[in-house]
Amino acid sequence: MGVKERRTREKEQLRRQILSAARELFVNEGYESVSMRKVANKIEYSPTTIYLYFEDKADLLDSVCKETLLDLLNTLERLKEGTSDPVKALRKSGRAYVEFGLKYPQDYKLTFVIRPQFQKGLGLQQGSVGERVFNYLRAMVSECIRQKAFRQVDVETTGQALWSVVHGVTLLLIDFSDFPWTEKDRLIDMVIDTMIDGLKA
Amino acid sequence: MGVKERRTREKEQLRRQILSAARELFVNEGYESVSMRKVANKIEYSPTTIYLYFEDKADLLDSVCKETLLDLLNTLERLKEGTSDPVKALRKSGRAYVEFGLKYPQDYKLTFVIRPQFQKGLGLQQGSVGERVFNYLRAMVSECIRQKAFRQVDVETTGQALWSVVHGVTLLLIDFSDFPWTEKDRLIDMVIDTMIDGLKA
DNA sequence: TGATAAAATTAACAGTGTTAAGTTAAATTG
DNA sequence: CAATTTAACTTAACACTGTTAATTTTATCA
Repeated sequence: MGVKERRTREKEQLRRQILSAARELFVNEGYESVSMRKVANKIEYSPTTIYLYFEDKADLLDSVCKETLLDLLNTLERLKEGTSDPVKALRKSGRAYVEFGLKYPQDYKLTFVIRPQFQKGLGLQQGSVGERVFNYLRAMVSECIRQKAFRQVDVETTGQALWSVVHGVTLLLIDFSDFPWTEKDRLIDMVIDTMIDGLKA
Repeated sequence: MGVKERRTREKEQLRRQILSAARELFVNEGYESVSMRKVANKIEYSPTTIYLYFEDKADLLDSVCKETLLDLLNTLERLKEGTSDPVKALRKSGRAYVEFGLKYPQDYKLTFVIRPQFQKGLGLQQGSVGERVFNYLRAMVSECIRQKAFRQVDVETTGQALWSVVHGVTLLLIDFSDFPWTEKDRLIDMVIDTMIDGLKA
């Protein structure tokens, strides 16, 4: 029964081809400017073939974004090892989050701005990658409180607040690239450090 | 010479009609889903007439957003009167900013997310409404420092950091409306208050 | 009234996401 | 090996899109 396995492998391969073509186009030309025909051309298949692998254009975007989230999660979790001070770890994670967004600005926007626009109702379903990212953040906050580095704040609200601020600075830096920002790193540090300062015991 | 004046008045009127039709459609159906033909239908003119009043679709969006910014500026400046404590004033303004965004979520997104995507190079040009909004914020921060309520932070960076956090929480609440947020006001207050706490002398 | 200028329209182009029907290629069965 | 079933893929079509150029209608002035 090796035939079926090869077929599934081949299907999987084409799926990935479509995905990577779509990501490249989405990132370089913007979701709205990319047509199914463009994606199809890039992989040298007919446009309708894509519909055998993905429900529609939004589903294609969805799959691209899930990959991005996984990438982000890996980036963050790799930091975990090697930092024992929970406050320092939180600070580092915050920076890493923003830097991830600035390193792949279009992927970040696709995932955190465009996707929710086209894919309503993705409110952190159980087991989703998004949930795992937020769990990671929550755990860090918890640890800061447990070790009494932070005062007795609500973990949930604090986590959400921290997400808000890193999301905000990331998006502004991406979207208003012509704004006369002060030195980028200075701004990012200020946002993160000021929040952390405000949370300290 | 009353004829020409009437004509300009009439042109102005049609321009406003187009603008308000466009805003309504943009807000209800999203920028990308609105076609020039839909706007034209709404005002009962042919699609191409719009091009006599606006350069293209992006210009139409641009004009809608400028109105929104003016509206935001008015909302904020109305707060100025009636609060002498600069820290309280800043807190109130922050809240007002977020509330404005949540009250007109689609208008906010058009202005602060969609517009920069289609209208590159709007980095706070001299005299723009955007500049006036940011000047307002800068002045408040300045006052907090002058009265020694804040420590000696850099005004520019601090202003930008504050903008980042209110922008972030506003957008997250809009875009991820299905996320299991803690009580909305609690989150907004936490973001703003924590930042302000972190800035205090 | 007739010329002039302004405003609005029609028709067209090359493109869009998506569906239904049709075709080709591969695997399975008798 | 040949016939049949199944999977993979393509073609053609629908009702749209933003925008331009050419044209017609409408209003103003001499």
